[in-house]
Amino acid sequence: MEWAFQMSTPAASGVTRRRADAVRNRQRVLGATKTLLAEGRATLTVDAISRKAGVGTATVVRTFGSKEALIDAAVAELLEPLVQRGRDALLEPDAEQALRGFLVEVIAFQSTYWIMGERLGEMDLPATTAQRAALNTVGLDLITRARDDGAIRTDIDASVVTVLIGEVTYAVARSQSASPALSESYVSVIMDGLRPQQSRP
Amino acid sequence: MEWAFQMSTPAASGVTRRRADAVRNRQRVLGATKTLLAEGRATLTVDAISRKAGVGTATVVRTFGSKEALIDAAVAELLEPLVQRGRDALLEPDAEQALRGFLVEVIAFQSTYWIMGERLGEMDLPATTAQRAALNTVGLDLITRARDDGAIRTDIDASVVTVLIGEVTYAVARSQSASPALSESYVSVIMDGLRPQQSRP
DNA sequence: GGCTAACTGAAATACGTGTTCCACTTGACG
DNA sequence: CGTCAAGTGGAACACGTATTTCAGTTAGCC
Repeated sequence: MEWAFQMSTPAASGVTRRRADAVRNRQRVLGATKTLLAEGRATLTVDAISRKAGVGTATVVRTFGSKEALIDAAVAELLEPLVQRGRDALLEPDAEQALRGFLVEVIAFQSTYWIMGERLGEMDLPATTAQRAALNTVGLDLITRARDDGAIRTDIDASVVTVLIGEVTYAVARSQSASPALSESYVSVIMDGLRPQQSRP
Repeated sequence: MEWAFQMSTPAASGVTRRRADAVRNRQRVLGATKTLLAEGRATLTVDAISRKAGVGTATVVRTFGSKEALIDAAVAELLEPLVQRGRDALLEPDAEQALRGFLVEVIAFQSTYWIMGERLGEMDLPATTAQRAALNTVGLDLITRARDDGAIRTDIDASVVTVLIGEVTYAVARSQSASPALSESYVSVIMDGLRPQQSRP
C-alpha cells in the first residue's frame, strides 16, 4: 500500500533521505483531499486541494505523481474501514441482521461521499478498484451467508443480488435526503423484496 | 417547445426568412447528439458532435446558442416519449401491472442513456428539468394508483417510494449488464419489497 | 554552524474544450 | 439570373485546469 519511491529498503541502511516535512505535507494533502471529498465540492481541483492543504500546487502533484494517483490513494484509504466493517459483519451471529446493518453503513458512507460515484468512473484508479473489489467480495459473502440462512430468496442469483444491492445503496445515498429514517425505509424495502416470497405472480 | 427565434408568428406574414439548410442542419446536429448520447461516449464534445453531424463547430453552437442548450433540447426530446409511455400506463386497467411495465421501460431507457445521469447533473437544463418533473409526476401517479389498489405497502410515504424507484431504476440501468432478464429480476425484488408485508421485524 | 541535496511554491507552460470571428457560400425572393 | 442577407466552417480566441520549471529554502547530517 505504501508508495515506495526509489528506495529499496525503507529504513534498513541509513542512506535513505526522507525529509520530515515531505511526510507531513503528504499527510496534509491526503487529509485535505478527503475533506474536500466529504464536502462534496464540485471543484475538486489541484488548486483547491493545495489551498486547503496549505501547500503549493507542485507539491500536490509531485508527492503523488499526478492528481489521479492522489485521488486514488485518498479514496482507497477512505474505503478501507468500510471493507473492514463488512468483514466484522461476517462474524456476527445473525446473518440477516449483519447484512442489514452493513447495508445501512454502506448507505451512510455513500451519503457522505456520494461525489465519488459521480466523478470517479472516468478515472483509472488501481488502488480504489482493488478496494471496491474487496467490498464487493465481502458483500457477496454476506449475501451468500444470509441466503444459506434462508433469509434471502434463491430464485435470483447471488451475484445479481450483489449488483442490485450495490447499485441501490449508491442510488439511495445519492438522493441527498438520506436521513437515517429514510435509509431504514429503503433497506426495509430491499430486504423484504429479497425475502423468500410467499406469493408472487 | 419550439425555439422561436426573432419571429413573432412562424409562418403568418411572408417576411420570415428561414433557410432550409439551416433547418436540416439543426436536425442533423440534434440527431448526432442523440446518437452520441445513446452510444455513451465519454467524449461528448462540441467537436465530436459537429464531426458526427457533418457540420462545423460554429454551426452547432450558433444553432442552439450554446452546447448546454443543445444537450437540453436533445435530452428533453429523448425524454418525451418516456413521459408519454407513463401517461399511457395510467390508462391501463391493472394498476400494478401498469407500474411494473413502466418500471421495466424506464430501466431500459436509462440503460441506453445511462450517460445522461452521469454528466447532466452539473448542467442547467430547463427543458430537461421540466421533462424530468413530468416523469416524476406520472411516476407518482402510477404509484399512488397502485397503492390505492392495495398493491403497495402504506407504511412508507408515496413520495419516498417515488424517490426509491427513481433512483433504483437509474442505478440498475447504470450497472451496464442490464439485460431484459436482469431488469425483470430487479423489478421483481422492488415490487415484492413494496408489497404490503405479511411479516416484518 | 556549515554544507548539500531534498524539498518547496509561485509562475510559466501545456492542453482540452467551448465560443467567437470572419471571409466565403448559398438559399430565397424579385 | 441577380442580388444579398442568412448561413457556413475552420481558425483564432478564451478559459479552466493539470503539469513542469526553477530560483530559493530547509531538514538532515557532519
